[in-house]
Amino acid sequence: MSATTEHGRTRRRPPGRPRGQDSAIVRDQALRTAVDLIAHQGFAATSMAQVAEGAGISPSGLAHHFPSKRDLLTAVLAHRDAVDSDPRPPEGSAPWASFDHLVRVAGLNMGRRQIVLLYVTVTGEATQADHPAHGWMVEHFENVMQTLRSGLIADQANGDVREDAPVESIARETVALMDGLQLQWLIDPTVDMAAILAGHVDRLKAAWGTPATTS
Amino acid sequence: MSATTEHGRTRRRPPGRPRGQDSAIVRDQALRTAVDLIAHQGFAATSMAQVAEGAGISPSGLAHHFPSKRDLLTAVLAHRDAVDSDPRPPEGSAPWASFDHLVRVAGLNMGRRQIVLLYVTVTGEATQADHPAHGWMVEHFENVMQTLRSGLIADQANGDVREDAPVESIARETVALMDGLQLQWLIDPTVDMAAILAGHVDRLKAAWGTPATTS
DNA sequence: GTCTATATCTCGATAGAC
DNA sequence: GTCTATCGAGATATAGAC
Repeated sequence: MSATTEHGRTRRRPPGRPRGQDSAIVRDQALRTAVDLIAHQGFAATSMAQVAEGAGISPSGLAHHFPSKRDLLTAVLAHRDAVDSDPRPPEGSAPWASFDHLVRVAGLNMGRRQIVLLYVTVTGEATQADHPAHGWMVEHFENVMQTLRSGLIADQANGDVREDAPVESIARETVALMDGLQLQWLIDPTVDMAAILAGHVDRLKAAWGTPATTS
Repeated sequence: MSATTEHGRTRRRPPGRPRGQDSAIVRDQALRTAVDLIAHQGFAATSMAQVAEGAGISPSGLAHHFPSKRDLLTAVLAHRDAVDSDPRPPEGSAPWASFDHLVRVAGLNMGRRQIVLLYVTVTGEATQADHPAHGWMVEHFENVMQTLRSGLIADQANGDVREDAPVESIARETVALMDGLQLQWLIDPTVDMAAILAGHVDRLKAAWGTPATTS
């Protein structure tokens, strides 16, 4: 209220925006820096000052784009999900499609250490309910589990997977295997995540696939 | 040298130690507090002041027992290893003994959330080479892997496991599965780690056990 | 929209009294 | 062996200049 500005504000919107970088670029650079630092040090050990320095701006400049550290984490996780959402297998495709897809993702991940590092680091500290990334973590697992579950159930409906296959356990252990492999791969890059996961999926097919469609 | 105390030091070793708590008790209490806090918050997010407060002493009192934060972490990890070293399976026992043992440990772990929490939290942040617990983590995986490897090789020598079984991959994926299951169990206690791991081991036996000894 | 400056707090570690 | 006192560094966050 009381917008009685005495002299009519001569400087109103400089036309053309000379070389402003538009703030979207600066924000993106800060985000990339945050991804890198949180991946390597974890969320708790990463400071806003470090991110600001890495992005080439001041802590206050960073605070303009991300008012709190938690806001920054939220953006980082959203970024990860966007990158990680690989070409999804088409609906109603071959049997075990969602499992084969996971093997493919494991192979991709062996070429992008930072994404794996970020995932392992954040999930390791977000198991507690009061961690700022806990909600994201729960949702992430629910999404992955649902994908595998529904894939298996569809395969059962098509007669490609035995009806007595323990859908929940199979999905659960496959997700667990992939997570554990990432942990080991980080400290020993010679671990072939894709090959080991592929072997596991092959064994699943042999155990629960119907004889007609087992390759 | 030069033990020329002027007046013969009347107070020399009070007999009986009235109620000193002997420092070992205080140290142990601080250690337990540290285990709990690091398990829940991670090492980076846990402060010496928090540990001191939880143990009922001042930060300086804590510093007497653990001069640096890293010393505290070392003691915490040693404590975990001591607790986690469960009844080892006797040498030269039944086939797949080391794998069955792992299933048993998984069942035990479902009754001690704190140990699992500590393990997952620390391994999550110790993947980087410069983390104070990185050396411990590498050694831990090497120990577990070696146990499973040597168990499988002994089984092969006894004719209980097929000669063409991929020892390294089998050991690797079993460890990975157990680690991943702990992560999921922490955010969803209904996950039956022991049952899923047992199903995995059964499938391993069916795939790589020799026909004669496959149950 | 980014800056300088500051407020308020907590960190790990050390020195010295008792 | 535990305390009080204090150090220097670095944390998040806010206020206001330009």
